[in-house]
Amino acid sequence: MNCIKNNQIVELCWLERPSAEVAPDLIGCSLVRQMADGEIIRGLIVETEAYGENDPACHAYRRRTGRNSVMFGEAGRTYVYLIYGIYHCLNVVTDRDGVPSAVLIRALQLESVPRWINERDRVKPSRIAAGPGKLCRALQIDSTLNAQVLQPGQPLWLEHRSSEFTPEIVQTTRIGLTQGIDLPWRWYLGNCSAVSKL
DNA sequence: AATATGATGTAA
DNA sequence: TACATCATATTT
Repeated sequence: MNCIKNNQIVELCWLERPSAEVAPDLIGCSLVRQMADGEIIRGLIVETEAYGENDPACHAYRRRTGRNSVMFGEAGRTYVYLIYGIYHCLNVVTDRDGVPSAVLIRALQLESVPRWINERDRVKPSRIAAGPGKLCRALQIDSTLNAQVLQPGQPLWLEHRSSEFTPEIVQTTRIGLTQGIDLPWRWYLGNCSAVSKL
C-alpha cells in the first residue's frame, strides 16, 4: 500500500519505520506551525537526530515514565520535553506502536521571521532556529504541544520535500551526549548556515 | 572555557 | 536528598 498521497502532507505511516531511517528522510521536509490565531510559520528541517530502542541516550532507555510515554505509542505524534529546566525540544515519534523511538528536530531554516521575534535581537535570521531549544522558542512550542498528532489543523505538521530536491545530507555522531556517543545518528543539510553546529 | 538556568528522572 | 541531563546565553 502506498502511504503517500498526491498531496505533500506527510502521512503518519511514513514515519512508522526505525528512527534512523526516518531522520535522514526528514532533512529537506518542512515543519509547519499554525498558531491559535491561524498564523502559519514554515521551516525547512536542516538537522535531525535519531533516538531509539536499546539506545542509552534515549529517554525511554530505562523504562516508561510520564515524560517519555508518548514515544512508546504510534508514529506521527510530537514528543516535546523540557531540558535543563529552560528549553523545550521537539521530537517526531517514529516506528511501530510499542517501540520507543523518535527523531529530534535540531534545526530549521525558517521561511519567514515570526512577527514576535524582535528585530533588534540582532541575531542573523538563519540562526533563529539553529538548535533544538532555539527552534522551539522561535515557533512557541512548549509542553502543551506534547503528544499532538502531526496533521493539518493541529498546531504542527510535516510536509514532504519536493521530489526534485535531492539534498546533500551529512551523517555524523550526535551532540551533547555522554552515552551512545558513537552511534552516527545525526544528519544535517550540507552547506547550510542554519544547522546548530557544523 | 566556565557558569547560571531548573523540570524531570535516576541513583544514593 | 543529591545529581545528571538530547541546551543556550552570558560571563570569565
